Amino acid sequence: MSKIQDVARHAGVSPSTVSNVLNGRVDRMKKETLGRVEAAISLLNFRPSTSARQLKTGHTPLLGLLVPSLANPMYGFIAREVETFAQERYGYRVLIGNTYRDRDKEAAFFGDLMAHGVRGVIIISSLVDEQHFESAGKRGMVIVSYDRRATPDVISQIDHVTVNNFEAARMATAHLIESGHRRLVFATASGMTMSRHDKIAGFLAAVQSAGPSVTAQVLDGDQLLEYGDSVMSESGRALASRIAVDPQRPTAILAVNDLMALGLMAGFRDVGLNVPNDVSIIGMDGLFLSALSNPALTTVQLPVVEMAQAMVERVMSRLRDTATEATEQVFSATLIKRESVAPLLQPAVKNSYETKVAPMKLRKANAVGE
Amino acid sequence: MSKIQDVARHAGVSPSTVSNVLNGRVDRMKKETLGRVEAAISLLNFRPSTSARQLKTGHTPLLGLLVPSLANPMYGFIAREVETFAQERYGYRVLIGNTYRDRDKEAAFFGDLMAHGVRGVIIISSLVDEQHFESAGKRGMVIVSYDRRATPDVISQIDHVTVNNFEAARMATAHLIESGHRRLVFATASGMTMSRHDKIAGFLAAVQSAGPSVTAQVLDGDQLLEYGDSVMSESGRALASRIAVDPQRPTAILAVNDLMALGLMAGFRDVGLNVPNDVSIIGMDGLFLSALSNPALTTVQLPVVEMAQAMVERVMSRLRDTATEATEQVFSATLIKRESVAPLLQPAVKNSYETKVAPMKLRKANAVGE
DNA sequence: TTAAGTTAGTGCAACGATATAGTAAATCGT
DNA sequence: ACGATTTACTATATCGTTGCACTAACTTAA
Repeated sequence: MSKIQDVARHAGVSPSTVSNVLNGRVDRMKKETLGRVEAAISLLNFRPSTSARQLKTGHTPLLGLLVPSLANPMYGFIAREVETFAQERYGYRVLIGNTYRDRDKEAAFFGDLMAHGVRGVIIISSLVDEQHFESAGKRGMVIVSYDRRATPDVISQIDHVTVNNFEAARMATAHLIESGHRRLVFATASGMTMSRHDKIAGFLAAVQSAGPSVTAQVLDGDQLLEYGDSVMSESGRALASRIAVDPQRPTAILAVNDLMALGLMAGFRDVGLNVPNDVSIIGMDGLFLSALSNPALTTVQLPVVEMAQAMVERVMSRLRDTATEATEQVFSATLIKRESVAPLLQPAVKNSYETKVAPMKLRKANAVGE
Repeated sequence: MSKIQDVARHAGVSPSTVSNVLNGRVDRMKKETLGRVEAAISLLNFRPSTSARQLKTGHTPLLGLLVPSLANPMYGFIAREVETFAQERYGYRVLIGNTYRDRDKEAAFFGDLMAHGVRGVIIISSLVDEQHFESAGKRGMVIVSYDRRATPDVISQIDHVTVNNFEAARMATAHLIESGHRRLVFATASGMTMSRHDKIAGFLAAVQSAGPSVTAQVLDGDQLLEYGDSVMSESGRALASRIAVDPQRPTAILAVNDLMALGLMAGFRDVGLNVPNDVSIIGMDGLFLSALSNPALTTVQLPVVEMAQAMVERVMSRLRDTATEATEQVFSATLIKRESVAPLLQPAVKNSYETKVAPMKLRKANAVGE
């Protein structure tokens, strides 16, 4: 690796001048000198060492990205958008860490980021308590959090980019109720997070406003902390078999996310229940996979690309101007109607889950939103 | 951020002694001194700056990970395993980059890695030509490549961790032939990669050894370069509608990967063809999603976790001992039989694709390998 | 003519760690 | 009791940049 000294020698200038070129202070020299320096740089294929630079300036073109698990396609997708945008727009690279929703892992990742001199972090945590982040914020980290609202009455260092989960769930639930469903379930994995809390609130609000004829229940799947999120779907699958044996089982389910919904669908299929004829399901997220399932999943689409870019822009702008205040940016979601919701024509068919081979409807997949 | 000086002052020793503690040279001091230093370190919450360290030593506890796209759940999964293992086993963090299978993006990522002082990289590239990697290898980078064989007759700097793609495809194809299928297709996205080449060879070898009664075809989907891999499934979906209108259409398809297979299934459903009754499909990869599809996808499972760990171990060991030679480590895959393959009982049903609603079989999902 | 200002650079002390060479004190062998 | 060895440290130069302070040469103004 060639260094600034080598370039300086080649161009017949001092290292300071090369440094000036590297840092855009080109008005301090003749055009001709600039030309010689630039030629030497490309001749030697010189790239300044980021560690030396950082040691001097305290900055490094790196962003931290904390996700529960990259094996969850939703987070993989967000991670791709964040990395691509940070790179193309700002020339920043991304240091990534899977936290498995574990506070200690989150804290350890933060410690490493500090040691690496990373000062901007995007976190997808969803743990209710974000005190360990706030304290990092006070130490000079710029933090943007995905899919969490700011805790009310707490002056936060942290920016929030989130989706209106309440409204998203309310909208989906309303669609279920409009389709004639009266016994509803909100299916979630265990472990309360802020976004789940909001989704449940939206779900219950829709139920409430429909009057007493609609009954609702919130059901938790298995604990997921150990394996991260690729097993979210397993949790849904298991939950489906629990739901299926309930004589008063729901006719429609809103799943906390698409993976859970996909798991529920597989689980109902395992026990011979047909989606959507025996039970309707709506997911949340709008994973590209939801368009592929059979039946194609009706879901609430999040504007993931826009949110990812908003997060990067927010980090970068606060990195440039530390003084600005923390903000909260709320995006809204869109209901995509596909095939996993059917209107309830009759009062719930009792014991229909005993039908081993249920009739299946084949429809053209709805191409909206793909 | 406190520095080594602060710790030294608190402990009443010189920075050198603190450095000795940090680097495990604890035999050079009294237990009591060590205790004081350690106390000061934890009191001040001291973490040595990696950039200062790196500047001096030339090393940084960072691994590069180059993937075509994190939006592809397969690469997300691998990335999670790589990151988790590198972190837990070696305390290394991961710098990630999406390359969209673009040579320039790959090269740019490498350049940045060099500038950041990263000396170990895991690449998932699959581009046929890896000259740009070889040259980086000569400049001191330690490179491990996923799912590529070493180019024969070329002395390589690069380690390879790969799966026996030939055998995997051969095995899957043999299963199709044993199930009575005679008109086969290998479905792939356009753009030739080495692993695809091997899979096709394995596919054709199985066809060959079955004698002249079996006919085979290799079909390319759309170009994917632009969007990365989440659209792989879209390519499959489009390919399905092309295949469906062929009067001599295949009764069984081996897809280059699970995403393609999932797309094909959705595509056939769009045009009213039933999987597996009208057409059988096998995927390759063994994504957890393949167990969720309807029908559950028969697929060839790769030992992803083992491969991810092998890659990390390989990088780390060559980072420690640069002298060792490049190796090739070949893993083998396992066929997981689920529901997307049906035996062909009669000579292919002519025009069966005109049946708009085909009967569908519901079976308990096979739980093997999940 | 000369003080002041501008242009086009350069010199050098940091940034925070590391590791080699060095040293002072304690212990040892004979 | 003496040099030799061991123990327990420390002093210092260095890694590759940066950016302020500095200067030398040239231009301008009165």
